[in-house]
Amino acid sequence: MSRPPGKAPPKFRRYSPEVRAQMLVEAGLRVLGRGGITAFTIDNICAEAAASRGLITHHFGSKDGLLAAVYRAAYRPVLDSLDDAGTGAPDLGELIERSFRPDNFTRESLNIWLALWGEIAVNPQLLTEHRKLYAAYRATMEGAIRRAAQAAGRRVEADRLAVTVISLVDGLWLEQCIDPSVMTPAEAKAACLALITPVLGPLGVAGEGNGTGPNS
Amino acid sequence: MSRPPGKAPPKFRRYSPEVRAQMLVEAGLRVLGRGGITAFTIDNICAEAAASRGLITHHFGSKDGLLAAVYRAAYRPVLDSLDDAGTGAPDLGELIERSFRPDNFTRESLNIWLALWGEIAVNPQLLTEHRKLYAAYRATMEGAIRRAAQAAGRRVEADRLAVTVISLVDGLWLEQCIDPSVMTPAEAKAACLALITPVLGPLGVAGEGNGTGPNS
DNA sequence: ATTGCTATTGTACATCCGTTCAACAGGACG
DNA sequence: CGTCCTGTTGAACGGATGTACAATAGCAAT
Repeated sequence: MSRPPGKAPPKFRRYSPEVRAQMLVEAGLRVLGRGGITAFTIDNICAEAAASRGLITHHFGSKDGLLAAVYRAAYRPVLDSLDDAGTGAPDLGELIERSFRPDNFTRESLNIWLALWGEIAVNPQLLTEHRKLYAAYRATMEGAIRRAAQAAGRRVEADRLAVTVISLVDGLWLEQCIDPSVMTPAEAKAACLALITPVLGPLGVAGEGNGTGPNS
Repeated sequence: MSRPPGKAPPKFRRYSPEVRAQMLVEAGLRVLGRGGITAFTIDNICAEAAASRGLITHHFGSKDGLLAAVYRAAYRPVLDSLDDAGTGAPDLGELIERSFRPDNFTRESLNIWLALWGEIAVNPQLLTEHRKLYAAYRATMEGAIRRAAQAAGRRVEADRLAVTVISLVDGLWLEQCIDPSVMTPAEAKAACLALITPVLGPLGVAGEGNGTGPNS
């Protein structure tokens, strides 16, 4: 018996646990990006992943288990951007360049991080994960700042300055994601550099003369 | 019949609509601060306000109506801090001083703002409100920066710098609220000033070294 | 006191939530 | 062809959620 032409519903698809887990994590990420933590429900996620309702419990134990996995998945790209595979630690200009890539400046990523930060307050395990990422971010930034200061022949408190620069980058990201009409990612980067260069001297950033005019 | 001594439940309390509305808004604020948007439910809010389940619908039409009111209530203190009653516009040092007051640096206020920012994505009306506040904030900051630059005899792009300084302040606030172990509010203020002074010159900020002012 | 107005209450209801679980389907191996 | 094994399904359940609504209780005016 041939299948009716209009409908071809493959009701049963079998994947390896790793593949299926990743499918669910990515679906969770999309759902979170679209509607925030309120939309992060079993029904929404499973519909997004084209899976049945029982699968999240089966693969992650509970919805919170999936959320923890989503958390780690959201962190990975950030961690990956912190070190170049093989070529060593990125310098400050490169670090800032990456931070202001337009793909990060989306409403989706804002929704994801608002939800995850909100969960930190409830789930202490996530706070631990957050600290791991933050420590890595801070150490990388501190090293980059130290090298930049040395190259410019300046003395700075690299450890404190690292925290400040991270806050500045995140703050610019936050404001721009909440209301994109405030500025473009390129303007945000220029604004960031405008505050850093008086302290560290000019950085060799590609496309630096974007908003500030050709010469002084 | 005299009331039993152990229990005195006044089941029926009557308030004017304005008073009751404010009670519900404040209860909503507390609930939001305690558990984020997930805890913002009819049952939680009414229990917190010691009111019955029907009251939110009666006074605000729906739960979203209450959330909009909560939104406005959360904005008011920020707006109030932007101008001194009678004495004119605050200067830059005063503005920064207020931004880093420890009462703002709490998990509760973080939860509130994470929830509200998340709602902006869904409710366009809230985006309009947000822009009103941001415009006021930005204008005040721009004026303060322009006066500070003039006093220091420096030339700056006050409009762009205002956006940057706001982002820096908010970024420091965000990082510190997510994980208070990163720094204290006083350190956050110092870090903020460390990035601003190279551009604008030293600001006459009261309590720059954590002195609360002379005795009297 | 009586009446009218309205803030308030608590139940009812339809929907949605997360989790459990028995049954099922597709390979792998003999 | 038969038999495990395991990923998958979808119904079922108890509980929570937002709203509607009829009944109730205080308060002011008469």
